[in-house]
Amino acid sequence: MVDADDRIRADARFNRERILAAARSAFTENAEASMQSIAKAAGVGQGTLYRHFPTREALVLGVYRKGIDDLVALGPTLAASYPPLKALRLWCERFAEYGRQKRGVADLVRAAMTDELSRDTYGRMVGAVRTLLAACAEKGDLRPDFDPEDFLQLLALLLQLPPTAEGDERAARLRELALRGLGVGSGH
Amino acid sequence: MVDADDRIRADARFNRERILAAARSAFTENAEASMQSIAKAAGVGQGTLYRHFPTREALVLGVYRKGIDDLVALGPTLAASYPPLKALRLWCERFAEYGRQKRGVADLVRAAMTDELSRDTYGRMVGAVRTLLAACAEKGDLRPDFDPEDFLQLLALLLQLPPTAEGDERAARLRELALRGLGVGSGH
DNA sequence: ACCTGAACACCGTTCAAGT
DNA sequence: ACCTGAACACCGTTCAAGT
Repeated sequence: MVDADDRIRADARFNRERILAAARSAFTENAEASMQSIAKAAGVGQGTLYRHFPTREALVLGVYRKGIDDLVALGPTLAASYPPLKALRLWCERFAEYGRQKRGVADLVRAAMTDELSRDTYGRMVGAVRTLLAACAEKGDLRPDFDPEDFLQLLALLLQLPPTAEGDERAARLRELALRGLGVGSGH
Repeated sequence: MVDADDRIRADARFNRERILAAARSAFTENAEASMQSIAKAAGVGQGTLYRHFPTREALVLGVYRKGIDDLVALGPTLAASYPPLKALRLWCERFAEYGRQKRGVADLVRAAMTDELSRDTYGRMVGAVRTLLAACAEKGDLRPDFDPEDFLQLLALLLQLPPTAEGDERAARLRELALRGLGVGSGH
C-alpha cells in the first residue's frame, strides 16, 4: 500500500477528470447538453462516460458537488459574520445565484429525495438551512416550527423561474414572501 | 354561408378530435408521452398531428384549455359562496388538484409568459387570482400590494413537487406559508 | 385541402470487441 | 481493467407523394 491508487487506474482517473471538465463547461452553456456530446467533447467513448457516471444524475452531481459543498460551508461562515436573519438572507441569495449559473442544481435538489446517490449532499444542504433557520428562531426573528427541508425545496423550485431579470426579481419577491410567512417583521 | 364550417373539413375536424382524445388519455397516464405515440394512438400520421398542433405546447394547451377555463370560472363561483379567504384557499386547492392529475399544467403555466399562443389563457388565470386576492385585500385579510402573477407562478412551481403524499403535504404547507406571508393572521 | 408514413438528424444506453 | 464506437430502440419534426 505505497499508494492509495492502483497504478492501472491512472488513465481511468484522467478520463474521469476530462469528462468532468467537459461536462462542467457543457452544462454551463446548456443545462440540457446531451450525454453523447459530452463524451465527444471529453474525447472519450460513450461507454466510458457511462462507466464513470452511470446516470445523468450522477454526472450532474459530480460536476456540482464541489460548488454545493462550498455553499454548505458558507452557512457557518455567514452565521459567524452577520446577524442570523441577514445570514439567512445572504445564503438564500448565494443559493439563487449559484443555481442561476448552474441550472442543473435545481434538478439535483428536486431529484435528491428519491435518489440514493445524492442523499448525502442533499442532507448536508438541509443541515445548512436548518442551522441558519435555527439561529433566526433562537433570536426570535422567525417562528421556530418550520421544516428546513420545505424551505430548501422552495428555494430549489424558485430556480426554475426563467433566468431573466424578471424571473430573478420574482424569485426575490417570493423569497421575501416566504420570510414574512416565517414571521419576519411580526415579532422580535 | 349555410354552415360555419366548410364541408371539406369534416375529416380534419374528426382527426382533431381523435388527436385530442388520444392526447388527453396519453397525458393522463404519462405527462411525457411522445408526439409519435399520440399520433399512433389517434390512428393518424405524424404529419397530421403536426398540422393540427404545430408544437407540443399547442397540443398541451388544446388538451387542458377546457379544464383551465373551468378553473378560471370557478373563481367567481367560489367568491360568491364563501368568505374571500376561504374562496382563495379552495381555489388554490382545486388548482393543485387539477395540476396533480394533469401534470402538463405546470409546464403550461411556466411557459405561458414567453409563449404567444397561451397568453390569453394565462391572462385569464392571472385575472382569476387577481380577483380572489383583491377580495381578500378588501376585507383586510391580507396585504393589498401583492402581484397576482407572483402568486400564480408560485402555485405552478408547487405542482413540480413529486406527486406523492409527501409532496402534496409539502405543497400545502408552502401554500400556507405564502398566505401567512401575505398577511393572513396578522390583521383581522 | 388534407393526409400518410418514410426519412432525417438526433437522443440515451448497451455491449461485443479490442488493448 | 478499462476503453471504444457500432448498434438498438427510441425521439421530434419535415416533406414528397398520394387522395
